Amino acid sequence: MKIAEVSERYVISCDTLRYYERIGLIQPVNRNSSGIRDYNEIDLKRVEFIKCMRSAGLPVETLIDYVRLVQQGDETIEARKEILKEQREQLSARMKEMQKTLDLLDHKIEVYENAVLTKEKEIVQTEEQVPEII
Amino acid sequence: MKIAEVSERYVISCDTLRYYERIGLIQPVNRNSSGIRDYNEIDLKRVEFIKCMRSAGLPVETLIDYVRLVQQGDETIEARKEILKEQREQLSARMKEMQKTLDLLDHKIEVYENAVLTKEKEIVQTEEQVPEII
DNA sequence: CCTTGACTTTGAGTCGACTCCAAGTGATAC
DNA sequence: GTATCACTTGGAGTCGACTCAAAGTCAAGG
Repeated sequence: MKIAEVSERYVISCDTLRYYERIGLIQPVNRNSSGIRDYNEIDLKRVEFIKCMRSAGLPVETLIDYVRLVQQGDETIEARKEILKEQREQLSARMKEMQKTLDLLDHKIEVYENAVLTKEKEIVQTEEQVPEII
Repeated sequence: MKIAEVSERYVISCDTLRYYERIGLIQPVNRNSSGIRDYNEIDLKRVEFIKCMRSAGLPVETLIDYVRLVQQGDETIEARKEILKEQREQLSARMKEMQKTLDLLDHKIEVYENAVLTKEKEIVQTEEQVPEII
C-alpha cells in the first residue's frame, strides 16, 4: 500500500507519515524497486498504533524511545512496560483534569441556558442566582 | 494579591499570567499606586477558570474570543453559549479518543506483564498467543 | 518522446503557547 | 543613600510537532 492510501485511511498527511519515519517514530517501511514506500500489514499496525498514541497526546520523544526499545528485542520488555505504565498514568491524570473542565462547561452552559430563558421571559434576576464572573 | 502569590496558588508562572493578560485572555488586573498588579477575588476566579480551560486544551484563541464577548455584556450570552457548547463537544470527543488509547495501553501493559511472567517461568510461547507487532 | 502526477529527499518555515531577557521602577532593609 | 528584591514592559527566543518548498526520479498515457 502506497503512502497516499495510508494517509487517506488513517487521516494522517503524507508529510507526517514521512516525518514520523524520518525521526524513528515509525520503523523504516519497505520500498519497491523505484524507492516508493510500500506499507505492509505490520507497517499499517504500527501507523495505527502511533496514530492512537499521538491522538491522546503522548509525546513524540517518548514514543520514539519506545519504538527504539521494540527494535532492540525482548531484553527491553520490562523497560517498555514501564514507559507504557508511566504514560498510562499521565494520560489518566489528564483525562481527570478534562473531566473537571467538562463538568464546568456543562454547568456554565446550563447557566447560560437559564440566562437566556430569564431574558426571554423578562424576569428580573433574583438575589438567589449566583452571578457568574466569567 | 500580588502576581507571585497567584502564580504559586494556581501553579501558573508569572510570565504566563502576564502573557495571558497581555493577549486579552485575562481581563486587565487592577494595579496599586506603583503599578504592581493586585488581583482581587474576581481576578482570581478568572485565572482559575482560564487555568481549568487551558488544562483541558481549549485553544487560547477561542478563549480570547469568549473573554471578549464576556466584556461586551449580556448581548453576547447566546454567542458565548455557542462557543462553550462547541468546545464541550470537542473536549468530549478528545476524551473519547483518549479513552480508546487508555484501553489500548491497559491491554498492552497486560500483554507485557504476561510476557514477563512467561519469560520468568521459561515457558515457551504457545501458538495461541497473538504476537504483538509493536 | 514528452507530459503528468505521484512519489522521493533535505532543509527551512510555521504555529500555538509559552518562556526568557534586558532595561527600568519603586518600596523596604541595612 | 545604596543595595536588594519583586515587580514592570516589550520584544525576542524556544519548544514540540508538524508542514511546506524545491529539486529530483520514475512509470504510465497520449
